[in-house]
Amino acid sequence: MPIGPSRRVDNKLLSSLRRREMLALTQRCDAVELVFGQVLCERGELIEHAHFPLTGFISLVATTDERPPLEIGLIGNEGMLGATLVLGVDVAPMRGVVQGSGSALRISRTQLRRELDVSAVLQHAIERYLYVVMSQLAISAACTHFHETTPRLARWLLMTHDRAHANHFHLTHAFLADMLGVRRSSVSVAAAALQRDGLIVYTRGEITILDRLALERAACSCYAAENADYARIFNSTANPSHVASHRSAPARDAAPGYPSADKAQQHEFDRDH
Amino acid sequence: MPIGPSRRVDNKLLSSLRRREMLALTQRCDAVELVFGQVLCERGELIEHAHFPLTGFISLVATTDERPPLEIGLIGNEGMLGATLVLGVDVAPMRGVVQGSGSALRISRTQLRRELDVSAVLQHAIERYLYVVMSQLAISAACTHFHETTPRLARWLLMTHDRAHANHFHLTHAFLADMLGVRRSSVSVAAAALQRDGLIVYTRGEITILDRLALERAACSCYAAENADYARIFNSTANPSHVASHRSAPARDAAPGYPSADKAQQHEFDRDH
DNA sequence: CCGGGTCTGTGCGCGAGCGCACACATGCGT
DNA sequence: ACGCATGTGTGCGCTCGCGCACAGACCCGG
Repeated sequence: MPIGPSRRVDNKLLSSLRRREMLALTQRCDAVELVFGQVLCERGELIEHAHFPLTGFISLVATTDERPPLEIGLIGNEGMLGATLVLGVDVAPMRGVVQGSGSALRISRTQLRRELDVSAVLQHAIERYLYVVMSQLAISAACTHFHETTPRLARWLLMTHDRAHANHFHLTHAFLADMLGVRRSSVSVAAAALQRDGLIVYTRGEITILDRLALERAACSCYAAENADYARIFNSTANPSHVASHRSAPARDAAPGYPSADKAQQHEFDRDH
Repeated sequence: MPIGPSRRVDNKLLSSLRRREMLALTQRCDAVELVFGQVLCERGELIEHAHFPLTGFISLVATTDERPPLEIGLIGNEGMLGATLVLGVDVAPMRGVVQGSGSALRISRTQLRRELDVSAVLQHAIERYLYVVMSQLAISAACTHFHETTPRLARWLLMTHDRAHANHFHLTHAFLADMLGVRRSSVSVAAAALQRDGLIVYTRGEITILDRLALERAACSCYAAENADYARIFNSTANPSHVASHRSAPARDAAPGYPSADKAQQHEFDRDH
């Protein structure tokens, strides 16, 4: 069932469009409920629908061998699943699985393609988002390899926090372990440390963020880097409120990996504890 | 100096174009020599030129903190550096550094943009290649995290072999260590094992591939997966000759990610029992 | 109220890789 | 020829995370 134009659309990618394009697109969308664990697209298989999350959010996971999948990207209402369709390839490059239940708008591949054909604005918006996803992948690859479990966990919680629009969400240690590519008990230890220090509390899968700033300090630099990327491309702030105000200065130091100046602008991120 | 149309162009991305597009493009290219270690683009900085390798090849590396950069993609004459320009973003998402000296064609950002504007064929070719790069990134992320040094080294040598067009090339253990994100002596050990088993020989940075098939067996499945991706998109074989046509055994790793036809949109996710 | 499923804490032995350091080999230049 | 830079082999102590296993805690339903 197509949604009416009156419905409030809270997907940033969509709302960055001009009114005309946005309406044209959303009128071809269905409102759907994403449920935790649902696989929306599978690596190597046809993408049936593109999804624009509203309150739900989606993990991009890499599947290797028989290991549990490793998360390498996270999509909330700042983006979309299926952006690769803009490249003219109909097959998904990796699995997309619902990580937080909630609402989303979805549009069929063919309908989206039609809209892309008539709207260069839409096309460009999606292209830019795709660029951000690529940057995410690159960062995640290095992060996953080099950084330790606790900072990665902190980063992951922050990313989720940004997309859950609530400082309380449901996820078990076992699930986190899969996402981070570590065993469950490693997550238990890391999470216990964060809880001990008062950054979070949790019980049986219900996690609450207590001290977001401290969590940012506990996270590896990749969290800030990723947000800087997003902000650099969409020259507004990356995420709701709390996120790094990080106006991308001369681009050079907005970029991570340049320890130079900037980044001091906000609260200092003295990574390394 | 623009090259004449007579010169043989051995970049597969270019030669997949129709004659007209190819000539239009190559006539705007300079022939340049890539020298080992040269940084062609830097994360967060403007992309001045796109490069189409001929005999040289280029690493995509992710730079984090102060660690040596980690390789997450490799570009030879099957592709190009700067494909992200097709997304309308002028800034590089990661560093591109010459990994094997040799020739390349390069074109300025503005000239390429002009060609993209007039040629949908060109645009689509680059878009498809960009898709392949994304898949590579996803695979590399998981590979880097899960797989051990020796199989990763084997994979890396194969990838280099494919792009070097010679079974002999120059690289030191220290360099390999950076690419793989491990310490130098770990590479020494892994390489010694491969040499002991007669797969390769090396002395002071000169590595020769002796038994390519055995090397493919020693490599992790990611090598085959990556080639399958490339082949799936450009529906020909991924690489020169040797490329794994065997290795297909349980089909599962030949075409990674083609499990069930219609996963339906809600697979249960029986993570941990 | 009890029992079974689920979630988390904890312990133990083990292995891969780290960081460092040093020895040896080979190539190169003056 | 020598000395020095570069490349490779090897060893030692250590940390992180693995794989496994089990115990306690909590939830829910019969």
